[in-house]
Amino acid sequence: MKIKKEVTIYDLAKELNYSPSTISRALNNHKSISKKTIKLIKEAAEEMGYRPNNLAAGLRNNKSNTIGVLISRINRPFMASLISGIEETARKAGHNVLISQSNDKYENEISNCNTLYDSRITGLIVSLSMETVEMDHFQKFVDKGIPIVFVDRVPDNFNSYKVVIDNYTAGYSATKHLIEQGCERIAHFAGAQHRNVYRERKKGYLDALREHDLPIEDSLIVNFKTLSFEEGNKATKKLLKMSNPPDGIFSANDTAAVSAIMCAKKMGVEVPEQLAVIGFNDDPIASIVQPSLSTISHPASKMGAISAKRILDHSANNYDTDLSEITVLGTEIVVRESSLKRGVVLESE
Amino acid sequence: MKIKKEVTIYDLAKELNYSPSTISRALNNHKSISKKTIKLIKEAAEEMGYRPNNLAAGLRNNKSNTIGVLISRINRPFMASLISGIEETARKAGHNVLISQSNDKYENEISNCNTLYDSRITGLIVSLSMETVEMDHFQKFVDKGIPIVFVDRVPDNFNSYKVVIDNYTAGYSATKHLIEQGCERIAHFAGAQHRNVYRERKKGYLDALREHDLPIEDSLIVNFKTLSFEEGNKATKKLLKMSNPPDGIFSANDTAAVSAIMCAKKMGVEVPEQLAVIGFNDDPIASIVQPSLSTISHPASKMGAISAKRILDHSANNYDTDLSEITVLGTEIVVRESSLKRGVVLESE
DNA sequence: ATAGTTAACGGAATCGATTGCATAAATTAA
DNA sequence: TTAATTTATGCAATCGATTCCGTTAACTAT
Repeated sequence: MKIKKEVTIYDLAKELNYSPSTISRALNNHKSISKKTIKLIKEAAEEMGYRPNNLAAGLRNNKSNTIGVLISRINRPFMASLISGIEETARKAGHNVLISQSNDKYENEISNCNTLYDSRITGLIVSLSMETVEMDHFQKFVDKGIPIVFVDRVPDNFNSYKVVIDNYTAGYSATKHLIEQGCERIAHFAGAQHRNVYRERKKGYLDALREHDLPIEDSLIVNFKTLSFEEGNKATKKLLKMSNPPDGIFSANDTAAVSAIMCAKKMGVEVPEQLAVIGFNDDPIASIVQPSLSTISHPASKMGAISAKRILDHSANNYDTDLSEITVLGTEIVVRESSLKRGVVLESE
Repeated sequence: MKIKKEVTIYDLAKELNYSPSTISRALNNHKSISKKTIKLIKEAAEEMGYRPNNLAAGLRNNKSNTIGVLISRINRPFMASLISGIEETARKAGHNVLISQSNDKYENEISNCNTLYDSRITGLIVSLSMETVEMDHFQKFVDKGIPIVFVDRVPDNFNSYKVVIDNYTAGYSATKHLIEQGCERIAHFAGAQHRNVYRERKKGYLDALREHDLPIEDSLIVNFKTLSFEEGNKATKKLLKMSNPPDGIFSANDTAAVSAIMCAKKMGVEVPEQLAVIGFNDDPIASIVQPSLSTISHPASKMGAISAKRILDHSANNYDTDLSEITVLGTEIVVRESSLKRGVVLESE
C-alpha cells in the first residue's frame, strides 16, 4: 500500500512562493493578509488537498479545540441525549468531542481524567460516577485554568460551572401530583443519597408530604442501589405485600417505575386505580408501557448544549468569566395514564 | 486566577540531570535505560506532577492514539451501545475516542470526516448516514493508510474492514418464525433499500416466503423512510384496513414494530392472535410493550469492541494486515409474546 | 592485555503551525 | 517631494516529545 505524503503549509509556501507565515495567516483569515492573497492561497490549498494538522496547531497553542466528556455510561437514554447535545454544539463551533465512561467506578473516573488531561482538552464536561466522593482528580484542570462543567450528577463541595435541573421542585411536583390524584400512602424509590439528584428528589418528596399533612413512613421509602429493573421488581413486590400497602409510588427513575407497573399488574394490583405510579426521566419506555408512565421530563440534549456552550464561551472570553455559574433548568411533569387515579389533572393553584 | 505552568520532560531533565532523551525513553520503558534509572525518573515524574502532552507526541509520531467514530445519531439504543463497546476497548488499549454524528446527512458526514482527519486519528469507525452514496470523502484515509472500519450500515463498493451482522439470515429467520406460527400473509416494514441492512433483511423475508410457498404481495411490503413510530402507525392502520389484511408483520426495526402493536390494539386487532409481530434490534421498548415484542437481537456493544480491535490491531501490526477483512456476526431471535400465535416455538429442523 | 561487545545515555534534528518582531512596499499627509 | 503611516509579507523561535546517530564506560572473550 502506497502512503501519500501530507501536504503542509510549507508545501503550499514553496508552491506559491510565499512564506509559511503568510500561508498560515491566510488560512486563518488574518487581517494583515490581502483578500486577494487569501483567496489565492485558499484555492491552492483546496486544490493541493491541504488539511490542517490539529496536533501541530494544538501543540503550539497549547489547546486542542476538543471538549472532553466524562460520564458514567453512554448507553442510557439520558446520557446519549446529553452527549448528542454536546456534540452538536461543539461541532458547530469547530470543536471535537472526546468521550469516556467511568462505568460508575471512581478508579476509572480518575484514570479517564488523566487521559483527557493529557490530550489538552479545552474543557471538561462531567457527570460524576456513583462512587465518587473525593474530587482531587479534577484539581489539575483548575490549576491550569481549564474549565469544568459538572452536569446532572454534580459535586456539593467544588466550585465550578454546573448545569442541573431543579430536582427538588421536580420531586415535589411529582409527589404533589400523586397527592392531588388522591394518594395518601405514597412510596418513594430513592437513589443513592450522596448524589445530589437523588437527594433533592427525595427532599421534594418529603416536603410535599409534609405540606399536605401526610405522614412520612420509613417503610415506604426504599433505598435503591442502582434503580434497576430487578431492584424495582423486588421492592414493588415487597411493598404490595405489606398489610397496609402504598397507593402511589414516586420513583427516582423510569426503569424502576416501569418495573413497578409491570410487577403490580402481574400481582393483580390495578394501576393507577389501586396504585398510581410516576417516574423520572421520560425514557422511551415510559410512553410504551401500559398503562403509560407519568414522569418528569429532562431537557437532556439542551443540558448538553448548554454545558458545551459554557466551555466554548469560557475559552473564547480568555478565561475571565465567573467560574461558579450554575444553570438550573426547569423540568416538566408529563402526565400519562399510570398516575391518573381521578382521570383528570387538577389545576394547580 | 493563577495558572500553573506545565511540567515537561525538559523540566524533569534539568531537575534530575539527565537529557530529555533519557527522560523520554525512561517514561516509555525503553530497553536501553537501566531499571534503576527508569524507576528514579518515573517516581520523580509522578512527584513533580508530570503529565505527557499527547499533542506533542502525536505531532512527532504523526498519530494521536485516537479512534474516530462517525455515526448517524448517538441517542439510539443500538448506536449508544456500539459506542460504549468502542470506548471500552479503545480505552483499555490507551486510546481515546472522538465522536461525531452526521444526523443522517451526507453533508455532515463529509465535514465530520475532514475534522476527524485533521485530528490525525489512528483509525475511523463509520456507520453510514442514510443519504450517503458517494464514498469519495473516505479516500484521503485510504491514501494515508489510515484504517476504516465500516460497521452495520456499510458501503457495497468500498474495499475496507467491515463489521456487520447477518441481516439476511436474521430476516429469513424472523419471517420463517412467523410462518411457523401459522402466518400466511406476512407484511414487511422495509427500510431504505440502498442501505445494506434493510436490503438484506428484506431479501431474507422474500426468500423465506418463497421457500415456504407463500405468495409475495407488493401491497404487503411497505417502504419506510425512517422507520419511525409515526410512520409505523400510519402503515399499520392502512394495512389493517385492507379488505384482506396481513396476519403477521416483520418490521425492520423495533420502533415501527412497537407502533404496529399499539396501533393494532387500539383498532381492536388482537396481537398475536390476529396479527403476529416481530421486530429488529431488541431495543429496551421491546420487552416493555404489551404483548412484549419478539425481535432480533444485535450484539451492538460487541460490534463496537470488534471494530475498535480492528483499528488497534491494524495500527499495532504496522499496517500490513488485510484491509478487506469482513466480520459477520450472528444474531439471535428473541421470541416473546407478540409472535406466539401457536403459544409455542416450533423446533427448527 | 587488547579487541570486540554491550549497556547507558546525550546531542540535535524533527514533526507542522503559530506569532512577535522586523522589513519592504505602497499610500497618504504636509 | 519627503516624512509618516499603513499594508503586506518574511524570519526565526517556539510548543513538547521522539529518535537516529553517536559517544563513553564497563564488561567479556581469548
